[in-house]
Amino acid sequence: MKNIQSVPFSDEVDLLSYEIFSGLTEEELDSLTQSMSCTLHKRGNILYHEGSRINGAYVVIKGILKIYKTGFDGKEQIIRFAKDGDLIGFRSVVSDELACTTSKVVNDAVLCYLPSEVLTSLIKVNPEFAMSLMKLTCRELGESNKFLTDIAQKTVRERLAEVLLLLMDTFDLDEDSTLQISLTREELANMVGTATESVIRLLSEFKSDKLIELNGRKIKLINIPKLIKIGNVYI
Amino acid sequence: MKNIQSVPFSDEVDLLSYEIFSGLTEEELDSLTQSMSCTLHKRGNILYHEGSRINGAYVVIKGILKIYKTGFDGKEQIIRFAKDGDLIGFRSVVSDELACTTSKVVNDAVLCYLPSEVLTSLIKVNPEFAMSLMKLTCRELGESNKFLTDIAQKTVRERLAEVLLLLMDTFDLDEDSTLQISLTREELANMVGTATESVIRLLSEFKSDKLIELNGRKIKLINIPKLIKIGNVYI
DNA sequence: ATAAAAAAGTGATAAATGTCATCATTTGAT
DNA sequence: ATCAAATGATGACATTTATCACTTTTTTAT
Repeated sequence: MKNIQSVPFSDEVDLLSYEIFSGLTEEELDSLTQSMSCTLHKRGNILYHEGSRINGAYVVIKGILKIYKTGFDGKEQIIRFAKDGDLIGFRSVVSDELACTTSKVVNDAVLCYLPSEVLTSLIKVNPEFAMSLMKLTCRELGESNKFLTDIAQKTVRERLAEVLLLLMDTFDLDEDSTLQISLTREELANMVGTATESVIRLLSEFKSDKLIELNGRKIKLINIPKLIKIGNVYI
Repeated sequence: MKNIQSVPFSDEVDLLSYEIFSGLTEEELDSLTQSMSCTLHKRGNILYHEGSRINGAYVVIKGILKIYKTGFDGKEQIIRFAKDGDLIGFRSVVSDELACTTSKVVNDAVLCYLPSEVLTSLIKVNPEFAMSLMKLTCRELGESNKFLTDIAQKTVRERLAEVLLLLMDTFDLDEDSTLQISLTREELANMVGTATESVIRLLSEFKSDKLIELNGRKIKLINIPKLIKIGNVYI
């Protein structure tokens, strides 16, 4: 199965348009562009597995990936999704540890690979770049702690409402108020941290309560204020 | 109530002995030492509240602090403990966000305050220092994601066993195999993410199963391999 | 040293959530 | 276009965990 392809004209990818690289000088950007290689990855492709050593990070140019951990009994816990502009695998590169998550393509994706040495040397010569990566990681840490608290304290119902709103923030709604990402019920369950059946039942409940409409994997949010209330989501 | 005191001879605190500062030059260390102020904080003292703006970070010289978030219903979720050599509040300083946790003194502590400007300017001039802080944050992120998965997937029983082992790793056991930190049942519950009563019942159960011995807040671990098995803790 | 407050412990019960079995429906590969 | 595999849906039931009400014990402040 050919599920990885080199992207033609990969040097046409303009890193400057991504916020994370805005601190780099023109020469630094050039050298980074030279050393990176961009590839197209099909749905289902795994970039790296939890526990494996990775020698570089990826920038997402296009598509969606899910980043998850696998529990001791084999169940996935989705940590986050990555979309265009996001950096993947960066944590392991910096901490010099094995990957602590698995990254899997959910929507066909174009990814540019950035070798560790190049990244770390940029961090060492460009403090502004270092600072912006540090900010990124610190924000992510804040979110992770927030979600940790929610999983520990909120009910499944609250968490499901919250996850729907989170998906709205990350992937936006289309003109029809429908979430621009389609996940299986199992994937939703693996975000919420619950059983698939529980998600199915709660989605039906939200539907009969006129909070959402369901059409296969498409979810339309029709009463967002109520979802916010149910999820106890505060800004 | 006088629960904060300036520490005499605060310039005798030798930052060099802390790993995080090992990347600094002698001059940088000197200037950092000049600008810092060390104080003694009594049990119960709060360094900063979730949501407040902080203008610097603290290094823990001595003592123990708990770092926690407060859920929407007022229940605490302990994110981590900080002990000597740890940095507190650093995440908010770097990400330039309001504090996302509250820090409270659990065991009387000596803390040195490092103003934001000094820290950020050091990050900008010393890439090695920047890199070591980034490593720190990335490791913390890895741990947070790990714990997130555990809370989402493990039972309360498994998590309690895991937390006891975590406390062992962080604070060590004394000659008598007793945990060198004493927490209330409620605090344990706020780590595990459960109700206080559940922790009380499970501790009694662990005790009758001869895994631990209890003496007030002192917990002695007498069958660690079994605790590892119960907690499904793999290295 | 003593009283008040906080924490620990216990039982009864309710509520939330997971599990299992089964069948319908959709998806994806050939 | 067809068929196997994956996903979705639903009911019955078991299990886990939270909640409440109360008593005992320990800690803390004066």
